[in-house]
Amino acid sequence: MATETLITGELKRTIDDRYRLTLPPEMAKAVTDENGKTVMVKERAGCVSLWRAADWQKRLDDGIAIIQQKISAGRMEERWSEVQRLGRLLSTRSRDIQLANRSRVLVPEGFREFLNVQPGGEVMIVGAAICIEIWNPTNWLELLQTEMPEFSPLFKDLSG
Amino acid sequence: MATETLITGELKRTIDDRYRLTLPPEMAKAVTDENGKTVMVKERAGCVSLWRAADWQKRLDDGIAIIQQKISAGRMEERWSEVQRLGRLLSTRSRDIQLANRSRVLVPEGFREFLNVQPGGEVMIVGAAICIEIWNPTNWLELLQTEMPEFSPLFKDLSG
DNA sequence: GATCATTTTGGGTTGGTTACCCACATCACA
DNA sequence: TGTGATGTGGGTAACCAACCCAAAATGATC
Repeated sequence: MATETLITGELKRTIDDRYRLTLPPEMAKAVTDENGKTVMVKERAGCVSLWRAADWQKRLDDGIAIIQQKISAGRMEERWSEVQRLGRLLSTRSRDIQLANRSRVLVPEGFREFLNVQPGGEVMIVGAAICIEIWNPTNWLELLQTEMPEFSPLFKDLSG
Repeated sequence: MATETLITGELKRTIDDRYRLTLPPEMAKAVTDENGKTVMVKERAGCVSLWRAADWQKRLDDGIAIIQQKISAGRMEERWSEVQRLGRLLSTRSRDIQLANRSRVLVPEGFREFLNVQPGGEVMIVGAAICIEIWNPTNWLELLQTEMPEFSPLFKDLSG
């Protein structure tokens, strides 16, 4: 893994009329790999995340290789519909992007609806330890209200 | 199976006034077999898929073989009406098409209503590993929101 | 508090791509 | 053979993302 320190921080940003937003430089650096690549991922409605492309790809590649192997070995004949479903999700789930000027993100087509933001709208940018999340403010607030009570026990659990 | 790499990618396209849409060249190639044939299939309301004709035929044959096996094994005695229904569905389910110039697809009569698009309307084009799917945007967003959380378990299952 | 450095925002330009449009081919049917 | 509906081909204008740069805002330093 490439990042030594956990990514943290929470801030509000507005999305440009061209669907752009700027990240703080440290965050931008944290999600950019040595080739300058980043991946944007759909997490849940109202939330997308950013990862170093290399890290993200590594997580997937092994699994995909196995699946491809199984396909060519004829071991998926009974499970085409599941393969199809996975492929479908795989396609939408993530997209390679590149930060302009080392810090500006263009939210691509397809992620805009998922995030449910319009030009000029606001989003929350949240460090999530191993990645950065971009939240629709409404969904973020919801999450906060439901999950904040769980913070203390979770923190104790993970740090204990 | 003919494709070595899983088909992925997601993009939005508009249907032109004559019910045509343009595929990206790589996608077009991925669903065209050595004879230049493609098959369009009705998946579910709001979604049709495109296959290399050869692959689709093979899938169909395999499925039919299994059913015939069951029939001759006497395991369909109670289910004739279902078999009959299947036969009926098979005939409307798919249609041979051919990609025109500029890798353009003409959505044929009968598939238009199924997709529920009108000329000038938009669709999502989604790589689904072994085929390409064309979605009505509304249905697509719905599916996305409900099924995205299932990605991880499905991925683990198929790659395990 | 003034100056400088850094970050953020806004917008101009450009090149590649798409979608809109029209012209022609084909077919069915009168 | 004419007419209208449908499929096919391709030109072109409009759009958008990538790449700029400049102004504004913010923060740091003396």
